[in-house]
Amino acid sequence: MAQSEPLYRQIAADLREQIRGGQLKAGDRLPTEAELREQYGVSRNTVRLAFAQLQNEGMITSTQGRGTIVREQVITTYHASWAESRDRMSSDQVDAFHAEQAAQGHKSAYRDFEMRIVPASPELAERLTVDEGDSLVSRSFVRQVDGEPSSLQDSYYPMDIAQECGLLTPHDVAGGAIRAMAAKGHVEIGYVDEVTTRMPRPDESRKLGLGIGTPVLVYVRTTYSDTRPLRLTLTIFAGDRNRLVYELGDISGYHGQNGYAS
Amino acid sequence: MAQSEPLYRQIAADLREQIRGGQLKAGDRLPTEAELREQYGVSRNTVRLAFAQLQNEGMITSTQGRGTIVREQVITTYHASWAESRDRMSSDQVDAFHAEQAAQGHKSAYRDFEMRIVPASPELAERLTVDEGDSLVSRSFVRQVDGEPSSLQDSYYPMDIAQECGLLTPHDVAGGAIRAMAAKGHVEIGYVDEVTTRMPRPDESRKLGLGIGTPVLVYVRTTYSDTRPLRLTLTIFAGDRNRLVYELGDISGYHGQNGYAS
DNA sequence: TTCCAAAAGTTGTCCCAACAAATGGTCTCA
DNA sequence: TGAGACCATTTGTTGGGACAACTTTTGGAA
Repeated sequence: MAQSEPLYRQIAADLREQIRGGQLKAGDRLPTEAELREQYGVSRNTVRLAFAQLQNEGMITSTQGRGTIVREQVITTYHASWAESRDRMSSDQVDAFHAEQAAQGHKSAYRDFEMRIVPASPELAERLTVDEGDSLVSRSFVRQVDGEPSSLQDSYYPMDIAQECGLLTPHDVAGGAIRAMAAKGHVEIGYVDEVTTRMPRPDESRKLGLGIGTPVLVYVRTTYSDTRPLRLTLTIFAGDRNRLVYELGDISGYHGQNGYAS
Repeated sequence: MAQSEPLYRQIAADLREQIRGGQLKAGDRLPTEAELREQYGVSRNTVRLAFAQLQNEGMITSTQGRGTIVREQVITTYHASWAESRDRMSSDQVDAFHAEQAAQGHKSAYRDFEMRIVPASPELAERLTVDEGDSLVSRSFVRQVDGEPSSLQDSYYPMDIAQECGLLTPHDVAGGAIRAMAAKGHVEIGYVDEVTTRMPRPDESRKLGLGIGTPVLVYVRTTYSDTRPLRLTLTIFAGDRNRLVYELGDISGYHGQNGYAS
C-alpha cells in the first residue's frame, strides 16, 4: 500500500471492503480486537482507532462484552409531499442553481467534469426501469460555491437517450442536458426527490473538504417524461454548508433566508 | 458529577458547555492537549478521546501543528423546488404520517407528549413573524415506528392562535391541530420545508436511541394561512431510519419504495 | 433437570511513553 | 532586506499495560 497511509486507516479500509464486498454481512460479527491485533501485528489501540472510524461512518456497532457487528440499515419512507405543478421556468438544474446562488450573492462554479459509462446498480436499475447491469451514462462534477467545494453531483442517463441526445461528450452540454433531451422529444414533466443523510465516505470527505464529524445530505432526483424515467441525479451535499428548501402551495412572502441552528 | 461518568465525557461536556455558553466562540483556539492534561490531571489519551467526541459532533477541528479550534457553521440555501398545489386531503400531519406508515406495513405511535410555553428564539421569531422573546406554545412528542423511536417532533404556535384554538392542553387535540385551527378560520394554504443535516446532540441521541456516527435530518416546516404563519414544526429524524420523499409534477407510476444505498 | 455461581471472553476506560509530521516563529547569513 | 535553516509547539500515529464492566458459556450444586 501507500507507505504513508496510517495503519489504522488501512485496517479500516480492509474491513470496509469486506463489508462492501459482502464477505461480512449485516449482523455478522467482526473479528475481535484481540484477533485483529494478532492478525495485523499491531497494538490494540490501533485496532480500536480503526473501529472508531468505521463507527463514525455508521458501518459497525460495538457492544461491551458482546463484540462488534456490522450494522444493518433499515429505512422507512416518509412521504412528505405530493403536489401538482406545471409551468416550470428554467428547467435546467445547473442553470437554476447558478441563478439562485447568484441571487444570494454567491459565486457558483463546477469542476472535475467526468463522463463515464457504468453498469446499472440494483438501485439505479429500479429507479430508471432498466435491467441491472445495463449500461448507463454517468456525467459527474464537483460543484463549488465561493471557491469552496459544496456538492458532488452525478447524473445517470439510459444509454439510448444519451446517444440520441448527444450526452456522450466528455464535457458540458451547451444549454444543459434537460434542454438537449427536450429537443428530441423527451420532455420533463415531473420528478421525485428522495432526501436522506449519512456520514461521508473517505473519498467524499476528501473531495468536499469535510471536517471529521460532518454528515452529508444524500439527495436523489429521478426525472420523468410522460412515458419513462429520463434521468437520475445523485447529489452529495456537504451537510454543514447546504440546506434544501421546498415551497409547496401558494405562499406570498414570509420565508426567511438565514441559518437554522436549533 | 455522576461518579460513573467517564472522565473523557466529563471533559467533553465541560468544553461543550463553554462553546455553547459563548466562552469559546467560533474560531477560538481550545486549550492544547497538554494543557488540558495538566488541568484535569489525566493522560493525553483521555483528552484526545474527549476531543474525538466533540469532533464527531462537528463542534471542533484539530490541525496538526496548529491546534484545535471551534468550528464555525455557515450554510447556504439551495432552493430546490417551487410548486403550486391545492386540494390537499388529510391536512393533518400526524394523521397523514399514521396513514402512510400503515400503508407501508408499519405501526406508528407517539409518546412523551409535552406542552410548554417558551420564548421565541431569533430563528423561531423570524419564521413565525413574531418578536424575539414573545411567548410561543410548544407541543412536542416522540414518534415511534414499530416500537422504535423514529423522530422528535416539536411544533410552535403563536400564543394568540393557540389560545383561540384550544391548543393549550397538555394532551393530544382531537382531530389534529390543523383541523382545530381551520375551524377558527386559520386555513393552511401552503408551507415551506427546510431540510438540513447535522450530528445529534447527546440528548437527541439518547431519545432516538442512535448509535455513534448516526447523523440526524433536521426538518423545519413552516405552515402558512393566507395572511400569516400558523405554525412551525421542527422534526429531528434519526438519519439511519428515515427518508424524505417529494413528488413534484404529474407522475403516474414508477417510483420505487426501497432503500438507496450508494 | 434447573438454577445459580464462577469462569472465560470481549469491549470500555485509563495510564504511560515515544517518535512523526505539520505549523509558526526566530535566527543567521548572504 | 530577504531567504533559508533551525527550533519550539502542537497534533497525529503507534506501541505497551492494567483494570473495569458487561455478556456468554460453563460447571457444579440443589
